[in-house]
Amino acid sequence: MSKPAAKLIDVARLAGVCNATVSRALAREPTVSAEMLKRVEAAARELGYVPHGAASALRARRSRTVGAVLPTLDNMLYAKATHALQKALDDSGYMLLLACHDFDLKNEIKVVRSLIERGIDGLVLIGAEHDDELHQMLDANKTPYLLTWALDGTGLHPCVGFDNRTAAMRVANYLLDIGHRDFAMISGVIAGNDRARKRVAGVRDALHARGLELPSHHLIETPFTLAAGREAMQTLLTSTSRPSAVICGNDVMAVGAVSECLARSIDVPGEISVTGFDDMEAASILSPALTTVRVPMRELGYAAAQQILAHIGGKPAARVTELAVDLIVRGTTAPPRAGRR
Amino acid sequence: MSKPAAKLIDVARLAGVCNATVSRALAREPTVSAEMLKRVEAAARELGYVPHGAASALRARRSRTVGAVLPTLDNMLYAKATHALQKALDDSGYMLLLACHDFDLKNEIKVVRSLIERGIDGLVLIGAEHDDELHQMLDANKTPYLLTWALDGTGLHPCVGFDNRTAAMRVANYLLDIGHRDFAMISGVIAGNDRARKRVAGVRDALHARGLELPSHHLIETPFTLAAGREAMQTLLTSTSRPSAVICGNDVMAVGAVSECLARSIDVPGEISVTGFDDMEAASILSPALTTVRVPMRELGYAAAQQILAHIGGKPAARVTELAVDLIVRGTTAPPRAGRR
DNA sequence: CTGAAAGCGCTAACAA
DNA sequence: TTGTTAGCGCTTTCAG
Repeated sequence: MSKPAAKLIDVARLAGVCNATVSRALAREPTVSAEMLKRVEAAARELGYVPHGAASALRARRSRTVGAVLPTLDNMLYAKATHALQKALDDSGYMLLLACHDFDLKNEIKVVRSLIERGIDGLVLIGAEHDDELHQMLDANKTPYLLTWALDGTGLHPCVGFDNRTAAMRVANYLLDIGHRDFAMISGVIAGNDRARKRVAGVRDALHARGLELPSHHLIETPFTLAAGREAMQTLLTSTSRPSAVICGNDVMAVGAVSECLARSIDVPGEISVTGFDDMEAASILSPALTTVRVPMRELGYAAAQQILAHIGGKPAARVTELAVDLIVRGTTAPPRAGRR
Repeated sequence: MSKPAAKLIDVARLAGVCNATVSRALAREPTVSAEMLKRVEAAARELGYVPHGAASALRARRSRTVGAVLPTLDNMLYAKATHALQKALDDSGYMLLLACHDFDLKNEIKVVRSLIERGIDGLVLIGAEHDDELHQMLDANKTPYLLTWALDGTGLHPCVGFDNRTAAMRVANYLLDIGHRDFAMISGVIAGNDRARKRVAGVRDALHARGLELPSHHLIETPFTLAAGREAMQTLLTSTSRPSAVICGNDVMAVGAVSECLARSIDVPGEISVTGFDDMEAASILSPALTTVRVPMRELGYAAAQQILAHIGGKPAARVTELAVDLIVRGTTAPPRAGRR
């Protein structure tokens, strides 16, 4: 019961052929005859043979593994997109080697080094902003990679994502159009997060275009969590000049912000309008339902898988895939109260 | 600019030593002199050397990679526990190879095969119920593994988790103690999910102990999603005999269930009490805050990492780690209305 | 403390 | 269509 795991050569012996034939058969190469294939498969099954990936990777220079580096898994949006990525990779026989950098771009370098060391065939990164050293390392190791959740401004790297700035402008313009003039924004931490920064920039630009400003005390930068969103709203509500519209950097924060209003019996959207970003499941189900920007996370994960696999396979592939985002107007926004503009 | 990535032998040549010395130095073996170590590290840095994991794994029979199989990443609880697992592994120089079986235990076998093939040193599984073939495969390949989120009833396998049945009994007993007699349960899909099944069993047992039953039309089995929780509550509310207390299989469903009540202006907990399970962040922040069972997901992930690493290292380790769970009474539960018992 | 040398299990030329 | 054979890059005895 304690014999070592079967190797390819054991399968070959049992099938009465040479190792190369087994290798070819198991790789389903068309040069192997049908009868041979059956014999080899029977032998492999009988021995419970599981290929030794490391040996295969060493020789074939291919691991059928793709790496992904996220800021964190502890966030529904990334978890969901990662799930889609994982499924799409799985469908193509690839596995996902996962790492998190915890919103620290220097840490990302170390993490990517570990990933390269483990022998990934390709890498999926989040956001367009990364340390130069990271790009150098990836280039030196000729590891194909893909930026996601944003569009690469430099045009140097393949990417699949959407325009965070334009999306944020859409939100701001909608609120402006229904009459809001007093804005606040609850943003995630901007350092090392180009998506967050672009969203703030989009809001600022939209306001400027109408001759308005986002006062600095109305821009709160805080972690991307429910609790932080709730606290930020508390700060805004207790400040002297209360805004009529609060744009949140993502849905998690927006749900926190809305719950703070509800707990204080402040009517949303009657007294204050709140918007989110991403359109997670809860956004449409909680009451009031959240006005937000729908980001196609599933499509993003799926497109990322297709694109990185195309690069790995040396197949032609779009360098830039821009996904459409939509403003979803639901129950947390309304025109400001008469006399409040 | 297109030279191949540096190998160990290149580092050796640059440092003027042999490959074995570099290998030892980089592995920080104590037999290497300090001066030698410095020289080797300088050479490695200069060349931007990244070890070739596949070669190392092939020779050393160790990949410094741990696999994990989840039902899905598309669920805050698993995502959070996985995050903790990933961080703890990272601290010990291990990476996480991730896969999902999508609540299909037959699929789990395939997925684990891929994981073994990729060369994992150990495996973390969710739940205590798995296909026999899975165990056989793992044993044949001598891959250490660990069951999590539940306790292994057979005592055959190492596990770190908690007693789902007892936890569910606690919830039911609390509701019984404050006077409820008309119960309903919104459970996740039970097939292939021992955690869900044990939670239902716990509720049933607690009711039986007081001479009560869970009527079959008051047990709704549905996916573990917000939307499903909401729909299930809708079904319960429109049925002829409305329960006074609804026990949900997890917090996500409970939040959905509560939001359905709120949308119908049914007071929670005044008209109906609702409980969750897991204590995710939103449970304490939304209004009304959810009465639930706190499951220590961080500790679970962390303990899982420690325990699987101990097994891998052949170190002594607890075979069974039982974590404590707590009933957290918050705003969604109250005694039933007078005359309703 | 350091060097020499033998593979780990597999794939892909090249031969037959 | 199948067999023979030479490594992939690293670790680890075994010598020195």
